Amino acid sequence: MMQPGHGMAPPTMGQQPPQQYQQPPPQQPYVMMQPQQPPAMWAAQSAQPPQQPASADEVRTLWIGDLQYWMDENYLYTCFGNTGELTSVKVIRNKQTSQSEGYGFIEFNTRATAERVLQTYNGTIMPNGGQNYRLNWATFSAGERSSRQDDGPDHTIFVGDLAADVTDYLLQETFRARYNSVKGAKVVIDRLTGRSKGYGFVRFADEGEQMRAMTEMQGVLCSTRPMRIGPATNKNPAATTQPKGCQEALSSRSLELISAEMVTILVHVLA
DNA sequence: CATGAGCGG
Repeated sequence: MMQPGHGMAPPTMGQQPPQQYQQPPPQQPYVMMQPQQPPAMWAAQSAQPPQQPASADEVRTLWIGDLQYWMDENYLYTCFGNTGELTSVKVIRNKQTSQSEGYGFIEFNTRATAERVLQTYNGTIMPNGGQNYRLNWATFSAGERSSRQDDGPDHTIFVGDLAADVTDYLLQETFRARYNSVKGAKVVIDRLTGRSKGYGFVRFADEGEQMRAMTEMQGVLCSTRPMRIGPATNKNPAATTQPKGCQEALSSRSLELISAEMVTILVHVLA
């Protein structure tokens, strides 16, 4: 539902937002923005809904992330109200502190409008924010998050020392120029400031290209700075085979410190 | 220097 008036005063931290959104947006302040570049989404999974949920006939809600703390429902209404088909906006907040969790949902009259907004806004700059919109189809709370991975496992590298102006798109294209299996790139954004944290991730479909890039791209310029490449800690363990059963579990790293006594107990239990 | 935001009602 639309709930104006929940706007929080921005926290007292160095950077104040240039404006608060306590008033409904003016009549026609914003024009539909044309993308300056192809959508700078993480992954190519932006344009498609994850999967048609069994029950719903059409998904008309978008998930929006990378919100700064002061970006409330009124702000979202200001951003998307000009479509004339915005039916609800919501910012998810912490129940105790009421502080924004940095994401929300925007729902439209029709799926077509939602799709148009996704295609048109994604990767373009947010008003007053400085960072790009990060939009995707909303999923249902049941949340089978893992089935989102389209085609096989990801091979991801960490990229540090990024200049402040490096975007998802630039990072992606810097690698795509040399490696055609690049699936996407993501620059990590600081929620407090909306600015780059100076590091990010690049995903490859091909493991060989990932490994080549680890050495070949070391020190290569992206924007104005040489990149530092490192291995990415695996956030997606589903891509690799997981240990199953007792034998593998006992040899896995988490159980290496198991004591002799515990092994004895285990043996008794299993006997 | 540094290892991602992560789906409500």
